[in-house]
Amino acid sequence: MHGEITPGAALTLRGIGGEFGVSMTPAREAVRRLAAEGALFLSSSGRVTTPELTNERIEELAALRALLEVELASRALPRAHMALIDRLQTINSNVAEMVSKRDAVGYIRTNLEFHRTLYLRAQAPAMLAMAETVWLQLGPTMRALYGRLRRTDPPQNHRLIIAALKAGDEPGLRLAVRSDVTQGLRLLAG
Amino acid sequence: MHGEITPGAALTLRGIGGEFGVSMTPAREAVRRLAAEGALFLSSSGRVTTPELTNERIEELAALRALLEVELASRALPRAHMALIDRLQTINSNVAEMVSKRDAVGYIRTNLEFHRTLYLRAQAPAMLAMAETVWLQLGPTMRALYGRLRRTDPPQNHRLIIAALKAGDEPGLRLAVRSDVTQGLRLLAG
DNA sequence: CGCCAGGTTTTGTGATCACATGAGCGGATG
DNA sequence: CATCCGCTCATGTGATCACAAAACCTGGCG
Repeated sequence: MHGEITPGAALTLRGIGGEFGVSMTPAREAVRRLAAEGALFLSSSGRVTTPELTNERIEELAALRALLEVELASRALPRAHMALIDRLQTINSNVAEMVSKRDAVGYIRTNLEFHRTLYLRAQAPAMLAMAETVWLQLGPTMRALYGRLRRTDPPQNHRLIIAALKAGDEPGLRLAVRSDVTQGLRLLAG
Repeated sequence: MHGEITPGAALTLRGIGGEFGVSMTPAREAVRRLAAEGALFLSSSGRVTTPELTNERIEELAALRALLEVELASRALPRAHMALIDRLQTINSNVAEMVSKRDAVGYIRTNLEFHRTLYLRAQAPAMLAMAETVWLQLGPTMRALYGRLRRTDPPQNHRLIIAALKAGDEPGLRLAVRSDVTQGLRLLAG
């Protein structure tokens, strides 16, 4: 999810097992679970790799993020009190720090933490789980994307999100979330 | 997914394996995969049951269906030619037959076939996969719902969907899909 | 009659093994 | 020098086993 593995990387059950000090059996179960969520790709012969997404697939997953996360943000809005907004601002400064350090994995991790913190307030666990499934599918690709990105400016859309939360501005919030979610991925697909 | 198993039913790995003539290992993998998708519930001790959904969870999953399936239908609309509409009408008559026979499992199966046939035209595999994950989570509960339902009238919303497809009426299609998806589940939650 | 404690049985977990399959590499040939 | 064939090794699959924990059933006690 955090982009620690590059797209198309090959994994082996014995390798995963060895890495975590267990046998093939638990490794297999974990791989099957992740494959069920689309986070790993199982070739017809059972070989395991991280997925290499086509542009169409990336656009589709971006549309899914927009659909799900706009709804989650919208549901979180009436429950977003000051304590939450403060936490979001703290996380956002961490995001900015990761951007300035050009730490791609750290950026993805803190960025997703920002979103998750907001969406947790939506009290919609199934919807949040689906959003996280999409993040999981995009993980390796996002890393490849932000790796080639030459940005050092802090995330502008996050500030728009926070402003909309403070103002209780639902249309503004929906727009800001949609922009934040789609903008980065449009670049790669383009 | 088709509601063949009632909510809260207990499953055992050895039982599943025996049922399909395999050992525990493949049964475990299948169970773990289904649990990852939320179709099965793993207790803290590893016991496997079908989930018993709370009303809040049912409403949330209904909202997810609405969100995803309205989008899928909308994307399918421009590609929906006459051959597809004919197929949908054929399937819909099967749905009506299942309703009149009070065959709950058959109704769920043909109803989902109706939706899947339409959504396949959207050319959005990831989105369709998510919708099917929701169906999977709702399977046992839908059976319990339609079992207590005393309906013998054919599905009205399906006819609205077909009419909107014929007319190329996107707002009407969105509304019809949303109604079709949410109406049944509102009953149970209410 | 209800409730609790004992033991027995069921059940999931993780490891290991034999086997089949496919990938990757090396060498031979045109 | 490129291409193709064959072999070897790595890899996933499914079965089986020993073990631990939890569930269930049974009998006894209040």
